[in-house]
Amino acid sequence: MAEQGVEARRREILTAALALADERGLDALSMRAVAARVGVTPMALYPHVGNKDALLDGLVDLLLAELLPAARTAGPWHERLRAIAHAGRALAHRHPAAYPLLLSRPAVTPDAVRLVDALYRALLDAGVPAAQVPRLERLVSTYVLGYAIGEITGRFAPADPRRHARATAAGGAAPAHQELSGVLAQPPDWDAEFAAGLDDLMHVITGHVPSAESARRLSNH
Amino acid sequence: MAEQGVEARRREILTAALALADERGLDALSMRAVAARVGVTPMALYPHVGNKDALLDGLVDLLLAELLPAARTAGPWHERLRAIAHAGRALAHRHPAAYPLLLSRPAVTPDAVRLVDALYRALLDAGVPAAQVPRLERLVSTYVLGYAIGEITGRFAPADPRRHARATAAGGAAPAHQELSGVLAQPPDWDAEFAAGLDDLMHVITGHVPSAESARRLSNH
DNA sequence: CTGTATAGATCTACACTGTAGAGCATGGCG
DNA sequence: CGCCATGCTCTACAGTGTAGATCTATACAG
Repeated sequence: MAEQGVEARRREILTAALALADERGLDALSMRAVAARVGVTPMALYPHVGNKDALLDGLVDLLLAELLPAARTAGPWHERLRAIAHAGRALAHRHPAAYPLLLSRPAVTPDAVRLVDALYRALLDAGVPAAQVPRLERLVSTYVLGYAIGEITGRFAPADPRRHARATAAGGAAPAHQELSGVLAQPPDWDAEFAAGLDDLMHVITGHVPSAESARRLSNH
Repeated sequence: MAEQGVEARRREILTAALALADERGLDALSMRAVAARVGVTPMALYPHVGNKDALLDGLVDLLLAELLPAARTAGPWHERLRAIAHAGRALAHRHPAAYPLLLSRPAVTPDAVRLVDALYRALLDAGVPAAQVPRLERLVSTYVLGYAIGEITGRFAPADPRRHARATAAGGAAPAHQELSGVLAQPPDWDAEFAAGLDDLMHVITGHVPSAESARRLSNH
């Protein structure tokens, strides 16, 4: 059908845009630059992607599509949940420029629904009462997105390496920093920290399971 | 001193910019618009704020400054931590357009350090081992920022009210949504959800306190 | 083969952006 | 009085998103 051709061109444009964002950053993502990469005039993009805002929404979709395989993994609920979470963070490292769009642009596409559905399923399988499932899904996805964005934007590790030095040098103004100077001196292991936070959230989840069995099931396994 | 005059003008400009963002959104925050609001030519802003990027960093500072009072509250550690968290979310509702800048622009200003220091202090007072304090601070601040941004950008509540209807209509594609149709039908209470997530994180925190006493202390109180 | 409809790309143009560079006015200080 | 720094203005330029009109090549009807 003709629809397929149209959709294929749209995808070409979107993947070109994503590649451009990966290489030169979001600021360099102009309609002209995308068009040049596709080998076409800027105005030629419009029938396919609508306008720039819609193009950014399209990028969100493309990113979500990369997460779908992780959403389809089999295994016990906690493995599935962990797989999705780690895939979410890995995606941020692969596309650091475009990733923050996930937090700023709400997505209601089929792929987005499928992803949330996989998380709902995992929580349901864990034994979480239905009333708590949407809330805990939001808690987990907020953690994954927020943590990954914190990493890639440098919120967790300000550029200046002397930052904690300056903070403790501030003296009385930052007493807790001074008290923690020992642990603040060594650079964090972001992989381990992400996993630890995820573990914490897993315990939150099992804590909301009525039967105490499942909590034991997780810690034994 | 003369420095004060310069700083005062800078603050005038930044508060004008923040007001403009509040009223017309981040997209409308152009140097020309800010200048017009201050009653001056665009180029007159540059000696004071550097350039647009620095102006946005200045907005981040202004936002953080609004959180400082909450960081100075007295009381037991969990009240202090809750005060900061709720202030962080309230800030998002007051400045929805500018708020996401907090997540995308790392801040190392004195005010930012003071805020983190207050969180460190609360965690230390809770009895959390020093090695876990920075990580748990990042967990909590990520939650607050991520949740608040999720709210204001509409990530949690996509505009289309028929969204869950469409999701369940998708049938086999979203089985978990279908299973949850009951709870998905009623609109969430965001205030309660934020508090519940915060409670969950408090339990995570007390769970990392070596002595089991403090866990009991929290739940009794 | 001719004529025509259609989808896609193009060209031009406009209002707007951030900001470099030069010039102008006003105040205090010697 | 001259000097000079400070704060502002004016002009200009390259780059942005995109509306509107135009061109072109392909596909199909007669």
